[in-house]
Amino acid sequence: MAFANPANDPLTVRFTVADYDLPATLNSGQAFRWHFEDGAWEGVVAGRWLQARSEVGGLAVRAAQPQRSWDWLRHYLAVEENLRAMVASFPPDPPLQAAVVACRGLRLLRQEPWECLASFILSSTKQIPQIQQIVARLCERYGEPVAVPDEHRPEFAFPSAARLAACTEAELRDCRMGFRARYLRETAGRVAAGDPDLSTLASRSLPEAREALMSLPGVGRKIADCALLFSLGFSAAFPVDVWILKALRQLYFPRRRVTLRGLHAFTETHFGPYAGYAQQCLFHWMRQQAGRVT
DNA sequence: AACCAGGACACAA
DNA sequence: TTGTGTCATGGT
Repeated sequence: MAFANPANDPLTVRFTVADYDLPATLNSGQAFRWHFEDGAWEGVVAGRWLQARSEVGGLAVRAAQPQRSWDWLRHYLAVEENLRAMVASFPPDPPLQAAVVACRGLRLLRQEPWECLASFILSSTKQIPQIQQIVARLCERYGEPVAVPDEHRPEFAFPSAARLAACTEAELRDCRMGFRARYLRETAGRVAAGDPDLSTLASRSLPEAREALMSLPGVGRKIADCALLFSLGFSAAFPVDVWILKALRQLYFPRRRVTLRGLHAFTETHFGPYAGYAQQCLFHWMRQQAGRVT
């Protein structure tokens, strides 16, 4: 439930929610526009500057302008996601249970499809801090300015597909994205033309939506699954990146040779309808084990 | 100085 | 179908 704070501040919303790990959620490689500053998390969602912090019993989020409804933010943050039900549906295998325990309060964000897809096109063979830098440059140069608090530095929305399609490849390369520039530009053109229409993909079947995404240049199985899971609500999508590849082989197939195709078949049957959440727990857990923040 | 990073793609065998 | 080289860039 959302309600105004005691001061009746129209810029702030509070969500009463148990088990919400804000740092793990905002900084676990799902979204790339959040950063910790002055004791809170700042980011831009759907063209709105936001500042979020954890409080006893929930979250407090401040915007730069009054909001007549906060439903969009509750949806983005997945405040009402039933973590218990998802965890309860998992197979009782030791590795997954260990990962789940270490990821209490981790959520799957519901991002805007275009921003999510474009960001993950930029993610290939890049470390998370570098992805954040590229996305930041892209927004500064080609995104629309958004309202910010007084004295705050300018912030920008994620650029539309049409705007990025209008960029030259050289302009995009100048954002330090290397060979990904051509992929981003061509995919932006397709999306801007409604081929495919990202706004209707969520209502299609998982295989259909995945196939549509994979028809885009620079979008293979992994990046398609990221967009399906982190923005389109396909909770069964299971992105297999290098970390998950290592984890699955080590935890479930020690000293056996398994192809990527074989691993996909395994994940589709083993983890159940919320496989994507299992994946995010394993990913976060592996990175915790590695003791890195990258 | 090699090696790797939330991969995709063309091309070989 | 499955394996290898290539593609930029920045960090260990």
